[in-house]
Amino acid sequence: MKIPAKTVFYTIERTIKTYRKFSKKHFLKVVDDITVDQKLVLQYLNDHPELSQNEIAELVFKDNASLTRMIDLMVRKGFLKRSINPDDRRRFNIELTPKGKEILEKLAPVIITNRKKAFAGISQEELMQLDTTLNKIISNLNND
Amino acid sequence: MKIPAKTVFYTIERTIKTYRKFSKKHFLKVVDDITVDQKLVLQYLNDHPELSQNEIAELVFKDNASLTRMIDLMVRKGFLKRSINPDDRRRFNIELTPKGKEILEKLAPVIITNRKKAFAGISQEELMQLDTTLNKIISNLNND
DNA sequence: TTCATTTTATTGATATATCAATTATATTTG
DNA sequence: CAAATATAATTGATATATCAATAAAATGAA
Repeated sequence: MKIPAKTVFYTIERTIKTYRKFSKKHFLKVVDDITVDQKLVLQYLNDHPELSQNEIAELVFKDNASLTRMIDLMVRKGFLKRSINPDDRRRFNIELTPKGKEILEKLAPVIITNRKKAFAGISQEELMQLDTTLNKIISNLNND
Repeated sequence: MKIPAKTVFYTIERTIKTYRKFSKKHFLKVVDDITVDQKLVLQYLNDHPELSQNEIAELVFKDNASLTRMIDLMVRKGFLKRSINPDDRRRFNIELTPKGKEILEKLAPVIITNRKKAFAGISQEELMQLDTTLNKIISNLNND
């Protein structure tokens, strides 16, 4: 008999890795040279252009140093454009180039299909329950 | 109102990152210079000394190249000892040094405490349900 | 206003992730 | 058996993760 307490984190890890691999595969069918995390960064910047690098880093669970390098790369690849923010010269305005926007447009339907696939045969209630349990775990771990 | 299908993977990712940060913090209170993944590798090798690097890589969701470098490092740090396998000279026998075993012994109680903390207030049924839902997702993603 | 503190981003060092290419050894097949 | 194929591990190149140190600008308090 399985003892879930011993294996749940293993299963969680496996889920996220499987999903990342799956996403990557389907992303690459419509756009080449994009990673799952780069897509996330593009999406956040598109929806909230005022975000600082630090804020994006927090949203995608990375640190500032990683974000600096990711954004450098995305600028080099022509997805993003950095310009100085005259209101606060420590930070940058970062905006999507047309190429960056095009990538998001191409990926939008893929995201929807991916989610459908991932959650096939799982009810809304079951997803809610999943979300609830995971949030309990997060809050347990943070109260320490 | 929240739409879990849009955010579940975000929550899953957050759970695993939070748990890793939490584990790391508590690991470092009893052992210095260890990572969560290194501990996992030590554990697998301790429980199944016959495992090849490739097999371990699969168990910890990494690729062979990463494992090669991780094991190199763990040998340099004196946690592991590599020796040639005379039955198949392509692979190595990898065994824990006394130092490696000591690390596992020191971490064992921490693991138990960590799990207790993580799952406080969550019933066995709820954990089972979590496990079930995640496995449905994994299987959905793999049938593609 | 000036100095100390905080914030934002960068850089350096080291480890890890990923993919492709390579080496050495084993296994299979004609 | 010899040649082709497969397997285990390594290496190289590039990207990312993490921590510590730093630089530049903004903010706060005396």
